[in-house]
Amino acid sequence: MDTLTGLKRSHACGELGKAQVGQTVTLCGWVSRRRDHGGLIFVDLRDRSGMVQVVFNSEMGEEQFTKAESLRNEFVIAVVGNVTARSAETVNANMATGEIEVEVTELRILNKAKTPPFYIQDNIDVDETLRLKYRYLDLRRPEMQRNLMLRHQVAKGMRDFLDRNGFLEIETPMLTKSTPEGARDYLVPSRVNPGCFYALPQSPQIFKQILMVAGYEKYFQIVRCFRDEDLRADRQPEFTQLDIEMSFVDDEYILSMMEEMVAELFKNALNEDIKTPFLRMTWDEAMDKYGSDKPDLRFDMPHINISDAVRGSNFKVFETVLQAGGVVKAINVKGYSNIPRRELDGLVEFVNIYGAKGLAWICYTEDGIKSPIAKFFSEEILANIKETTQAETGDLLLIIADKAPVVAQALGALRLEMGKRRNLIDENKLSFLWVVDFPMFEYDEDDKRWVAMHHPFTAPREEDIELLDTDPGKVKAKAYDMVLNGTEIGGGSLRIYNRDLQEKVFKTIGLTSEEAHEKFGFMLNAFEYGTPPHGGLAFGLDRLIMIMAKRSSIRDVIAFPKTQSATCIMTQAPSEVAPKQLRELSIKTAVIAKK
RNA sequence: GGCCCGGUAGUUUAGUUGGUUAGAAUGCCGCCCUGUCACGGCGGAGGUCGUGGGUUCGAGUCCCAUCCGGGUCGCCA
Repeated sequence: MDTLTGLKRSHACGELGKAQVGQTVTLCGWVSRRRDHGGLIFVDLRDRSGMVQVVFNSEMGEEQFTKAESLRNEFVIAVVGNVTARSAETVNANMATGEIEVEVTELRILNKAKTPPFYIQDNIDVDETLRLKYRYLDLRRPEMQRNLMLRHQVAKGMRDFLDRNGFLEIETPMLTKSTPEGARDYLVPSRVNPGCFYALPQSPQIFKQILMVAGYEKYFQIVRCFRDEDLRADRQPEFTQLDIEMSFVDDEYILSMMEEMVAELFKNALNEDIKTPFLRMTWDEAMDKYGSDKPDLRFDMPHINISDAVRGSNFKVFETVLQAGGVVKAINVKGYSNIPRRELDGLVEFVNIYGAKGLAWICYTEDGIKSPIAKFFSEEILANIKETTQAETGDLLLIIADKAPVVAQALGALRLEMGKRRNLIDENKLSFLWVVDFPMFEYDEDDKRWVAMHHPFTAPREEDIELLDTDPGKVKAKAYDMVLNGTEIGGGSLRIYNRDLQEKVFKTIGLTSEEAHEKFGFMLNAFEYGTPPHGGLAFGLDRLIMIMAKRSSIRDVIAFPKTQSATCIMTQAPSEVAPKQLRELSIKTAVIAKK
């Protein structure tokens, strides 16, 4: 094995080009591929900047060439050589550095490598478990390196933008207080306080508001947050958030500044021109037209309320729903009246998952209407449906009748599904949207109480404050979500900065005065010492990068993610700990993990 | 917690009604090769079919349980 002693890396592999022809260079990297032609060996040498072909010729001397023959994939080497232009017929147009190659005069093998379990290249087709077990190899792949470099670039862009606009990056505690509302906390036992636990933060929400009380005016932090809930493709137990809070601003100021920041990030990282201001939609409209508080507007296919059109028919299902105060809504899948019957059956099962009990359909074919429910409708009702939905020959109507929230959820999911199946989603489109005027509360049927939809520090609209006592469901909040391509990438609100109003909201969500003081007393106290009007928001960095990198899982933009069961395959975390550790933490009853 | 999909050489996989020695590609190893770039040619090694149990003369295949991974509903203020 050789050492690097006496050698100094002069260039990165990917930066070589015609400009360096004639120069002697020293390169370091990994053997990506070797092509041994007997007296001539080609090696694709890779570092994080890219790849370049280096050539070993038997004329270089027996000792050196024998060494070159021993090279295998992923060996770590250093080479000294001359950059030469390739002849026209040997140029590789598929390679960024394909116009040149490096004729090696000296090879040093810095380290050998076992044969990796999968190729270190893009577009591999291997089980993700294997990728996670050998994450250091997976992360060596160019596409993963691009993702993490993009992530760095975006995070730096955020810092640059916010710094330029007068924001201060301030850290908040990782070991903090468990709070009742919201997601499950990750708990950390306190050794010096037996029986007591810290919680890892779900977000720095309260601390950033306290920083506003403390007079820092503009704060941000790129910060890890923790939620002990089940995982998804876009949900990890620990995730990164760009957390922002500012004082003496209204919501218009916040929204336009954030648009400016996001547009700058996309311009700098992807050279995408984002049009501002973003489209805005109230929560009511989003739910009514798309059945979602984060509608994907890359395609339309809105929900159409046909309740009035079908009222008074002989179809019992619709009539029962309408009499119970429900709604009948449809989506028009243009040009798909020839949908196979089997697919329709599948769609019924699909909407069942989202709580809809059934799915009706009308096909407008060349031979007239085909629908199992048409027989229940008069000519007039059929005409009403057609007019309301603007259905034309060739169209397919998919109809769900139920309570409004069920219709929204099921038909909203169905809209997305049909958008995908009918290929209506332009993957290159970037569809930004603000959803505004969220309801302040939603009713929790299980707990029989109102819960904050955003969080309980969100300010209600002034005109709705009196409804807090009488009709909490009608109170709208000064809250806003930024939506990109159907994914919520950020959300925030103006906050309550008045102690009495804050207590009132706590009361509405069923916190007694005592509980509120036990949990948030420090905050209520702080609010009495001169709290500025303030507000802010938080961006999900992982999700944002996922979309920018055109990936479908945030695991691809996180260096060391966890599996769906919240474990790390590489380190085997979480793991059992020694009884001594538990004793020190005063944890007496340890659950014996099943083998 | 529910539903759905998957687990067969290092890797990606085929495997029919349950029937001879589980097949392929790629990778790996050896030999040959001076213009390849998914180099090529010849040869070779490589399999607890996720795990445990059951049915059967016989199980990769059927049944039960279980583990692991993924998607999703619930959950995620």
